[in-house]
Amino acid sequence: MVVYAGQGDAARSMALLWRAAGSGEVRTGPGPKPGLTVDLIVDAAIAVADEDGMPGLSMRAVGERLGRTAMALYTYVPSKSELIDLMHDHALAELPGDYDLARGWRAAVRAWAQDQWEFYLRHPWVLQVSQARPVLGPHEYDMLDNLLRILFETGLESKILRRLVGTLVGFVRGAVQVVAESRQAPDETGVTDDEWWYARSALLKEVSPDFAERFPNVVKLDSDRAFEVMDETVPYLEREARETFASGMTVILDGIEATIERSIPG
Amino acid sequence: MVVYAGQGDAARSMALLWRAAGSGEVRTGPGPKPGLTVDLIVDAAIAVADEDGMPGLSMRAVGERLGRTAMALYTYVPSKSELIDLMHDHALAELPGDYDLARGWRAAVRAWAQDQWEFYLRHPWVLQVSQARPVLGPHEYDMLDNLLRILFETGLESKILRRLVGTLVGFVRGAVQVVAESRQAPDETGVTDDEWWYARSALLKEVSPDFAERFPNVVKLDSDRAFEVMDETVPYLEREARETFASGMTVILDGIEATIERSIPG
DNA sequence: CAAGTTACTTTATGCCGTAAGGAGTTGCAA
DNA sequence: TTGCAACTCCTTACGGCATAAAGTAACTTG
Repeated sequence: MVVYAGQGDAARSMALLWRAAGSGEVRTGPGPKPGLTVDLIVDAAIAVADEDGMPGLSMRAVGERLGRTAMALYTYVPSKSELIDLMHDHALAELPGDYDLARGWRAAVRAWAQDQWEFYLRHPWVLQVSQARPVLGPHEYDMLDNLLRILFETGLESKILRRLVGTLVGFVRGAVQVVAESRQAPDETGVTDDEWWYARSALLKEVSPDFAERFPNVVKLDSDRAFEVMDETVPYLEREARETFASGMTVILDGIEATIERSIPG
Repeated sequence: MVVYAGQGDAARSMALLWRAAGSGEVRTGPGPKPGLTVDLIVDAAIAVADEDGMPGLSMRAVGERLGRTAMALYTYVPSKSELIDLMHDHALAELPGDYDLARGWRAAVRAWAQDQWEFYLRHPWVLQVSQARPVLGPHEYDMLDNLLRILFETGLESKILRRLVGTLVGFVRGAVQVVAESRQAPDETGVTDDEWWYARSALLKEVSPDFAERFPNVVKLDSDRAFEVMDETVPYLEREARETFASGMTVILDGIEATIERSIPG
């Protein structure tokens, strides 16, 4: 299920997102000294999500990691939904921003995509945060600004660039999702990829004896694979996805080049 | 959160997926006549998911729609997870398969992508079913076989085709996800897109006075938009996503063409 | 030192998937 | 015809979830 951003009080949410990290958290009034900070909670929540995935991210789990109950967090954060916004933007801060344009936009876009790929594998739960309602945090804008700086080098007009951003982000997310999910799956289901594929493919023959006649093109594709050299150090699915990503990037970059040539003829 | 397929008994799961629909459901032994069928339950579950999205899909809700309790469903279906597998494959049966190759693979891929787009918008919850562990149902293979039939027309070798399938599926899913989520968001959060954007963009100025200096490329992109003609009959975000999809497809098709020319020089 | 403010806890509500066990219905063998 | 086994469907219960409401204790200020 997709998690939606910022359902709560928009003002409070934006204030939390854009607060200068670490500052403005000094308190003076009466009452007991706060034992936690928003940053502490966000860090703990990210640690929980990195380890146990989005399904493991409960207010109880985050509280427990900090030696508190779930309810204690509500002093600092309006709701779980807002906490996820903060986690998302905080994680995005990891992404580098200094892409070298000296070797052209093609190399820079490749580097950007590679960094995205690695980022999503470090924090797979980010893929579960909906893109329809962007968090609008500072680091999300950083990422967008960095990509745009590269893309303006193509000389294409803004209207086209805006779509290109969507295409690139969508493609990277789609490609990495397969790997992220296949890594998460064993933990969350208790079945390894190997066990799963073995059980399924054996059953497939039993349950569908006319497979070859019914799906001739699938069979044609599969039969060619038998002759490929198998490197089993990296699981098949993951290697396949990695290659899909690499060649998909080439396809897209070639497509962008074609767009440029079309828009600036000669 | 992503839902994983087939955690339960693989044999039972595959048997349910590949059972000839409507047949083999006649019972003879002792015991009361079954009041439901697997098909009835799957249809009801799809109806619930179409209306209320994945978060609204509970065993209680599906049972209620059929005038039963949640537990009654467990007579027919091993678990919610298996039910989702069945829903997924059953929904995929809607997709057409007779793509005309007379006008070339380019037009056929475009038609395929368009059908996928519409399918996902009819059943947005399908986007929440993990791709890492395919359901391996008959209609999933139908879809794959149909796409492969088109792609074999390119004359590219199997290894490349397999990656192309991943690229295309990933791209379509990524692109449509934005629209699907933006349509679901108002129902699930109680806030319309307009309200949401208005509140956020107003706050953005307040909370980040140095926006223009900090994100020059974002501002450059946005300023060009002011001169575009606004057609407000279709919400901005959705129209933008639609255009991103269309131009992304062109980019990918051009990229495939470049791959073909490179592999068959001259 | 009392009052007010705040951090944090306990308790409770209403969701969820599903395990366990019981009630009622039916077909078949004795 | 009777009794049993098989079967559908129900009620109840458990442990999980987010979070509302209310209570407790720590602290500053008057």
